Amino acid sequence: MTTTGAPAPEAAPPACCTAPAADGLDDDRAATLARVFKALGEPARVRLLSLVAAQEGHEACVCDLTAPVGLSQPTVSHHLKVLVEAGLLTRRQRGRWAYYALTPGALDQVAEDLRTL
Amino acid sequence: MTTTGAPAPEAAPPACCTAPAADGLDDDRAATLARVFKALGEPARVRLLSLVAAQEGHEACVCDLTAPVGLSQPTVSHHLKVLVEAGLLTRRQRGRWAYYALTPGALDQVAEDLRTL
DNA sequence: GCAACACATAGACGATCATCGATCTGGAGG
DNA sequence: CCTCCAGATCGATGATCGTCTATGTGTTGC
Repeated sequence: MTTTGAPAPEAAPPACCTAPAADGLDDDRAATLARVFKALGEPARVRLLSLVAAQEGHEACVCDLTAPVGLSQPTVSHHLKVLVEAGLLTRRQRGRWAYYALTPGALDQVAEDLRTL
Repeated sequence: MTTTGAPAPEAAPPACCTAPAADGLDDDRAATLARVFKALGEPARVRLLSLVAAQEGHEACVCDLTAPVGLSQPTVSHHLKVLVEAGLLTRRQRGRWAYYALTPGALDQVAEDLRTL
């Protein structure tokens, strides 16, 4: 129970009824999860992930991703990079073409982390 | 397959190998999900949720939430509001004390949405 | 009714983010 | 080797966000 203003030297004000808090996640774990959710916190990136997920083998060529999200090519490239950095997609170059695939288990892991917060 | 530069009046360049894209999520759905993910995209809010989740009955008094995240009281209040607006927490006033609880099923629903992107 | 407490809101400020056009880099075809 | 294509990066710009202090609002105890 925290108090504000000048601290009372006498008895503390009445406490609320809640039992003492358990710890919850530590800072590192919270930061890790938040980083992934931040990557997902933008509609364009959610759409990109769902487009990749909808493809056969959960893999798509970049050229199939740009038009559906209606953004410029550099913007799509930027968003795809954010998703790779968050560990949600992997990137593979085949000749001229770049392919992005769901990182196996990544979304399931995040889902599990959420359910066991 | 999109081309850049001057459009070729002749045959289109060779296509990539990917099958035609399935639709993925529509814009509205992606925006809705992104809104919830954005609420989770900040370590302080993830910690707050986990602190609430760790409490008996998945409910906590605000006064038990401020100290562990190490932010000022108004900042914590702001973050709690964001989580309520995202539908992840509910708020109940009891006299002077405000209690926040996990919205039943909310985290499971988000987890399910993630797994079925 | 007043003072104290718990918490919400307002507004400012610095940091971060999404978007674009311009440009660069690497691969492929001729 | 040159040209074209696919996609990445850079830098600028406007928008959004996290944080704070100051302050407001509602509740409670005296």
